[in-house]
Amino acid sequence: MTAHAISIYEDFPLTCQTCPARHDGICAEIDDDELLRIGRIKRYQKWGAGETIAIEGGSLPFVGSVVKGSACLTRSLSDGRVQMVGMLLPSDFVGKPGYKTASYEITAISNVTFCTFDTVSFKKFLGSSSGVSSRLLDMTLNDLDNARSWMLLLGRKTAREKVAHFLSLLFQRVRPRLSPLRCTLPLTRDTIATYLGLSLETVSRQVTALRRDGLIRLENNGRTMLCDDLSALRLAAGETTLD
Amino acid sequence: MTAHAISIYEDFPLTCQTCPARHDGICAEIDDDELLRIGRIKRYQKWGAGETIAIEGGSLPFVGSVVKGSACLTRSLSDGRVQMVGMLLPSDFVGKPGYKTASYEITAISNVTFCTFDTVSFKKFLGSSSGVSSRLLDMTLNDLDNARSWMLLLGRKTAREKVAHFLSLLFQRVRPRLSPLRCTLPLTRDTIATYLGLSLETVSRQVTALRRDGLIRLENNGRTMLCDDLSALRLAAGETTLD
DNA sequence: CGTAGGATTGATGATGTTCAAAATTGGTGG
DNA sequence: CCACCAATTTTGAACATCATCAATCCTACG
Repeated sequence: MTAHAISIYEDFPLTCQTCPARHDGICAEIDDDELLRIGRIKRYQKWGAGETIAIEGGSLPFVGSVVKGSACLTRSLSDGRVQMVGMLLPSDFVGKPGYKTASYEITAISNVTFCTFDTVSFKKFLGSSSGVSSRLLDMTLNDLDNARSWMLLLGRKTAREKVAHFLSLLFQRVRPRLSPLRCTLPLTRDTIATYLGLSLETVSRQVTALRRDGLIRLENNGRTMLCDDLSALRLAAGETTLD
Repeated sequence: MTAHAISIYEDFPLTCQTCPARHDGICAEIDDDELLRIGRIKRYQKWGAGETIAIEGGSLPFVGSVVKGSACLTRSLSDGRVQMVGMLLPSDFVGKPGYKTASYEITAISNVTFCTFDTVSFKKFLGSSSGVSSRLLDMTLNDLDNARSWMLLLGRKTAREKVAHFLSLLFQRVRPRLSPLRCTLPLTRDTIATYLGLSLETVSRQVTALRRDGLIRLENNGRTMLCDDLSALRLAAGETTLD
């Protein structure tokens, strides 16, 4: 969101063999031979925190996976209202093979590295690799399920439930170490609000309310969250199924 | 939503050659040879209006496309709040190849016919048909884009904008004949409300307001809508891009 | 020590929900 | 043909929730 972002911030050795997404992303199901083939058409690209990677309806000449860092997807109305519609974490894929236009704005949250492919070459590659295409379909269907779960949150949950839901997702990503679960937010209140379809003040108030009710504790000026009882938090989020 | 639905309501001759979804759905990109192959594993299944096809987290042993009629996808909270998360129209696909569990409730809106495949056999078939799998990926990515557009609507649009958006989508599906555009709703106010994340009373009030403002006209006890100026309606919906 | 960015808190008002009642329509049977 | 019934829609009034505007607090950092 801030200006003065940088395009190249760091160099580190990165190959398909050392890729953090090797066993989670689109390459999860393929063997070393195929990895070699896809490796020949990849190209790493980096963006600095806050930089805009693509704008809604603008050019997006590549598809690719996040290797390191995170980014967010947003859609907006002409008067400035913004809704986050997705978050990209390591191994997540973005873009439409064969198309060169972005459906939403893509912004780097932190410094981020993508493993990218020319959108047309990648579509061609898909035709020759049932491993990658079946995995990509699977991942996309999961994204669709997640988007639809978020629709339930946006359309029907209360502010309190929304914030509790967001936090419980956060804690579930932390390795389930001994409690308390501890998590330092990479996002500001404003970004969380954009994600949850709320105002930043409402997010702040609900965080305070959850703290008052003993469901979470805060540290570090409200940027680090602690949770002693995740199931209680999930209950406050209106969650029923254990996914 | 009503009881007393029927499972078999009508028989009509249906083959891949006469299939209404032949050139829109997952078979759009394949030739007659491949059509023959996929035709061997298909099985038509029918449900009556209002019938439940699958429940959230329940068994869904098939994947498939709508051939005729329509169905809706919903997710709900334990206290009864419901959010529609998608609508299935002819040529739309549902289900996850290789998996047998539904992520949401699937309900027939009207009498509906699906062209179904055993979820495991279909996954196998995908591996042997790059035409179907590339088309299915494309369709799923479009579904994902649509779901994310709907997230913007649910999270940020006002009730008036939501209803105007819904109606303009409706009118855009009608063949752009001479105005006025005319459309008879297959949905009740209650269903529309479930779709838009509103109460049915608010939907009714906003429809009235749009009529009062001359953006639409009503017939047939509010179940048939007329529109003289689609672009005005789209403006009221907060739409900017022409998609 | 001062400043800037982010977070919190307070007061007020707009928007949409809820509960309740009345109006409209299509279908059914006398 | 008409009266009645059920389902749906519309309308009204009171209320709850969340957004907005504004001020203040906190912390990291120069």
